[in-house]
Amino acid sequence: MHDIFLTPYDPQATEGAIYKKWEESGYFNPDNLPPVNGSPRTEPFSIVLPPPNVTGVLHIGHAYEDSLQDVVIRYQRMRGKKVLWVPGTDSAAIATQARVEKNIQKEEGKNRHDLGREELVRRVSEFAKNSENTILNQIRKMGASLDWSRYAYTMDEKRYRAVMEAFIRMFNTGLIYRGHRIINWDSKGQTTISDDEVVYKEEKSKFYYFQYGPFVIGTARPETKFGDKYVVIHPDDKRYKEYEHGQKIELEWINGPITATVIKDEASDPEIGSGVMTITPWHSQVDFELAEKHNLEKEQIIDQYGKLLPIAQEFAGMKITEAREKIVEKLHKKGLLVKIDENYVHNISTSERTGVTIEPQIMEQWFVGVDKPFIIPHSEIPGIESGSETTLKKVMRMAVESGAIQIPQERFKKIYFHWINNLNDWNISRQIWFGHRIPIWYKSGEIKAQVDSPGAGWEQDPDVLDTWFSSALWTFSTLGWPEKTTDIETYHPTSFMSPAYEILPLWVSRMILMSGFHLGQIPFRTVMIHGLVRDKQGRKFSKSLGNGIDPLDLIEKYGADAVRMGLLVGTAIGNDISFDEQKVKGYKNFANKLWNITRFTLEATEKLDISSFSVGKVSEQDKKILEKLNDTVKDVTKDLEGSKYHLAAEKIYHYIWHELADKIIEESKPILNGDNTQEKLSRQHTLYILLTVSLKMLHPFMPFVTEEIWQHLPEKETELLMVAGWPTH
RNA sequence: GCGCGGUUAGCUCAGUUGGUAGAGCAACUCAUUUACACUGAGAAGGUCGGGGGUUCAAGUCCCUCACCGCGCACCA
Repeated sequence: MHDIFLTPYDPQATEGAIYKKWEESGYFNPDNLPPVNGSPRTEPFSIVLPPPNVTGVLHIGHAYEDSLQDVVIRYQRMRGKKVLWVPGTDSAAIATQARVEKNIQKEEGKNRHDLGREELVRRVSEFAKNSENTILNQIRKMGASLDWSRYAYTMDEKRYRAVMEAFIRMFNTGLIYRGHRIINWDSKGQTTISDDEVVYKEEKSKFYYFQYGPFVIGTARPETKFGDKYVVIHPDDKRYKEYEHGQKIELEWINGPITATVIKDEASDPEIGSGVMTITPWHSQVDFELAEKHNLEKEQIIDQYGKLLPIAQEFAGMKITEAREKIVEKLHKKGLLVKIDENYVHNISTSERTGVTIEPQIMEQWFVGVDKPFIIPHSEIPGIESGSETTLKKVMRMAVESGAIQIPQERFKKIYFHWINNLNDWNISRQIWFGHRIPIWYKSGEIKAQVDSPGAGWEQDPDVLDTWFSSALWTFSTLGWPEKTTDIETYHPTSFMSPAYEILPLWVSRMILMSGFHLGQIPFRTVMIHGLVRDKQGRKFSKSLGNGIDPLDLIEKYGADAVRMGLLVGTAIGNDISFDEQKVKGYKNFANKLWNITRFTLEATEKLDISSFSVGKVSEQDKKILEKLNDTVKDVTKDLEGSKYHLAAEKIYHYIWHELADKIIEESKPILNGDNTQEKLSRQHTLYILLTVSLKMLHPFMPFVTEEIWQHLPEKETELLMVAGWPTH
């Protein structure tokens, strides 16, 4: 027995070296995996890592997600599959650019226009490149068995090609179009954001009632009312039946007399306020749709910096927040203020990234049309025939409805369908500089879609693509698309994806959209949606709350194996996880327990020729012990096949500690010290089997300590435990 | 307003098709140099949120109410 077992297990001294050993073996790359029982691995199994932000650091949510995937990956590898787990990072365009801009502002007092587009992009790219290694090394620390030779970055050359190709194909099919539509404007980030990046916050504010000709109208936003010249009334509202649709009414308004037009539409709810509303099509989604329907004029009131335009006359140039009270005051003086409700509670939309209030604006932007019919040339998705007419929405729906994509948790399927039913066209253009620039060129009214400039005089569209556009291609762009690679053939659709539920609309559904359109395939077969890691009070971990737990500190203190177990045991997938450091500590002790089980076993079998033992010599009680082991293996395997990782982990833990250590080893002491040589021999061999099988079962969950022990075993089937065969039963 | 989850031991959570309630941590009693003190043995602790129903049998299925959390919509 090696002396190493005489002192307690030390994760710090072990984990780095073990990871290096794994990496050097080349087995993270499926092309190098050894055959199983003489025959090459044929059945592929693949996952692409949800790419973390390139400038980010590992947080407890990643730690959980990475552990979960690594368990699946290691299990499948031991089952003899051709296993690929592709690593990568995301440029997270808006977030990254915002961060660099802030730094530059702080250190050099310059803004992005001072630097110019080219220089800013260079600086942001440099920043991203420099911080890339941080997150990658942190992922290594978790023990994640990723094939680093296939590392991808959403902004690298290959992914750039994929993004360009995807855009141009969709443009040529007519699914990507440019149009004046109402969008969500982030005045701080100076860019649009998609509907899914809008966060609603409840706010109490004042609600004003104004006299508007013969009507009383209510609003929380008086500053948008300059251009309101339509009054909308429900057609069945008896109070206003003398007014005709289209009727003109002269009335006194903020800056003097105006002519208002009566519009009759069901959109006006007679129950709310006075039952009459005016509309501001330029700055409200609902009003915009109403204006489109009745073909009404639209006027911009607020500019892109959140200031009032000349239409506001004396208020022009003012910030909307300061203009509000002044406008109310003016209306009050004119005797048009009816009353103010101080306790109006409503939801305001804010930007997920910058936190500022979103101002709806009409702008010319690029969109992906989700309801637009197109002919799909090739489709493997059940219910959608190759060459048939379909829509992206239908592709997204059928991929899940048909069962081609499995979402084991029913409730998330419901959320998915609900989201699809409410889906509008996807705004994909962003007014920032860092990202994939839209491959569209203009020259005096002409427009061309191609990567390189068509020649002199052509101007490229200044916008870049939504970062989720490139993320949506992730399952196949990482495998080499648009080239026809063997990786795509072998590993796509991927086998498994385990995202957090909050990312279902943002990412999961869009991968289904893109994979469906470009490949006619689903992007993955199983989506196991997981919950969020929360602290003991049920709060999300965040910097601002100061409750953040750095997984690296935990690894330092307890070892990566313990962190993995602490996150996985007792946490049903899909529910939020309440994280408890005590738990992690318990699994550190467990690693040491296993360490000492090994010590005991190796001491007891030191002079034994393990390979020479035959099955016939096993004692009756040892047969029972082995039977129980087999039952456990069977049970654990069933749980793993059924994605019940938390149950599998707990059962292995329980077996090793409370069966193997507490019962079997205790009972073995008199046998090993006794003089029945046959019984002793049988027990020695049994103990060795129990140890090796336990190591195998535990390996996907606690890869480091199990591999380290494996390295010191005198007799083993493979050099590395990570490629040993999963125990049979 | 529509919808989704949760409510099980002091705490954090499991509980796969209905079949005598489980784990970890904490607390309690005992053991004390043992493969391991990063330890062992033992005991204690729950009318499974309330109420109703189906069933021989319900934590589990159905209805209903309450509280907590979340999503979507509305937001004049």
